[in-house]
Amino acid sequence: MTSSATTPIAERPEPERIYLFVQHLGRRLRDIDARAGLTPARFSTLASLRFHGSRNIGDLAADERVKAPSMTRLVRDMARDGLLTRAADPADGRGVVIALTPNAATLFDAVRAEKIALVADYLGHLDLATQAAIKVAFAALDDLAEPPEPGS
Amino acid sequence: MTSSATTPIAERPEPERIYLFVQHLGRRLRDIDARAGLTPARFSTLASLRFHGSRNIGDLAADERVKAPSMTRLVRDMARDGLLTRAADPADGRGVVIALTPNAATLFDAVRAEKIALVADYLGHLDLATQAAIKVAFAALDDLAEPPEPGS
DNA sequence: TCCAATTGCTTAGCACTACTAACTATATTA
DNA sequence: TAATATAGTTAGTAGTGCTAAGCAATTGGA
Repeated sequence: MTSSATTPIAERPEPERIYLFVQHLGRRLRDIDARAGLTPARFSTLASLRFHGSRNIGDLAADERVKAPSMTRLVRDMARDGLLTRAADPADGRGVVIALTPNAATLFDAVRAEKIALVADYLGHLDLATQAAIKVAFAALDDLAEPPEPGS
Repeated sequence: MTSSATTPIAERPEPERIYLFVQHLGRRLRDIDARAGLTPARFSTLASLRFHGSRNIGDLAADERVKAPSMTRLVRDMARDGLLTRAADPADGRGVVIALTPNAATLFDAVRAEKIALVADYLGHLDLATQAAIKVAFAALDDLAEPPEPGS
């Protein structure tokens, strides 16, 4: 058994604190999705469409790091639930163009705002020196979270 | 469409940068689980056992924020795959005591070390002032990631 | 002491999301 | 135009979450 069994987070080495922070805050953010009735896959797909515009199945699947069949089904179910529309691609008879519905765009914006607010409210309670440190820290850490952001 | 459609992460407001950081690094950490043949649920369950010792189904389920039936099945399948053992609870005829196998403990430690190394390698390349800022930042941010850590 | 309620767990069945393999249909190109 | 590549779908499997329903062991009040 490692020393972590009882060591408070605050006393653990920095890399572990960061990795635990990511796990824990990630869970809280997913809870926000869930309360809005969105699964992580659906929220992420909405984000991709919201920020990158209408796309076809293949592009969405690549964005979401998922295979085409998974995206076909996800899109089919989200279309059934009124979150997006499917249309034939006028430029390629094999293709499909996926687009957000207005309702989905509104829902996505609200959920995204709630996530940002969770973090913003917390930051607002910190003293200015700490806020400055956070700004410096994340300017450096963005690179660590590299994946060419599929969206959201 | 918001301005985020094309805004680089570095220019977005701090709360959003943090939330995106969590999403992106979270994905990279889950990829490490996957390469080791561990699903997120399995890794997290191994972590709970590794740090908190042997437990019964109910405790594990509570730790993992999952219902008992889900944990029953997860434990059954992990036992089938040699990651843990089930034994009757001598103190309560209804109960079951779950324990890690040595192989699972070794596997878990390796995966956890790889995750920490991902972050540590990166931090090592930063200048000291930035490292100091990160230390201050995460001392404050730990509270934001509140959930009483089920493990890992 | 004994019966009712509670607790721990399991089984059964549904939903969702991921995968691979195999297929159709369209487009491209040699 | 025949061969190949691409876009998407369908079918089947696996993993993980849920609720509902039920069994067996434990606990606790009359």
